[in-house]
Amino acid sequence: MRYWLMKSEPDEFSIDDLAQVSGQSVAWFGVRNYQARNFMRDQMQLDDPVFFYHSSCPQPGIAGLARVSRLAYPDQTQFDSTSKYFDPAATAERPRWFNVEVTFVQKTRLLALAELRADPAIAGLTLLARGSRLSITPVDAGHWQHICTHLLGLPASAGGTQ
DNA sequence: GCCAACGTTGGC
DNA sequence: GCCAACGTTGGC
Repeated sequence: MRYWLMKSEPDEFSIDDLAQVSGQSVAWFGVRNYQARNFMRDQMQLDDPVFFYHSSCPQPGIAGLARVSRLAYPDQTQFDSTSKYFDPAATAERPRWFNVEVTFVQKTRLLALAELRADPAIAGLTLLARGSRLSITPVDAGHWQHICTHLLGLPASAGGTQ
């Protein structure tokens, strides 16, 4: 089991949007960065826990928990010439972009980026690395536990194995 | 809106 | 393969 942090612009798709379709599996389409794609395609496993992070907004930070509900498959928007995610170089035989699906677990309080930066226990979190802009980053098990129990006040089992 | 940091493109 | 130019991300 691996742990992840996935960024979304709340204007596009927020934790409330995910909560509204609670129980449904939602495609994480539109990722157009190779490193982030590789995480989804090569490393994400069913039921991996995910921090849902709000970016490019007034209050950037962790807004909730999700989990991976379907393994990666070709991102359909790359084939759609009317989509802003259209990629003319992609073909059905050789798709370039992939997405997993995720499902809602729970909302949390808004754990602000500034709070994350202020906690030395998670100084190594990839999100906090200088110049980091990846929209999908791995989270160490220890960092996951620390954030859940100490910063969010959730039980130690939050998001993990039941 | 600014700008640092990083990724991608394409000429050579 | 190098690297300059350009594009994007995303916090502030």
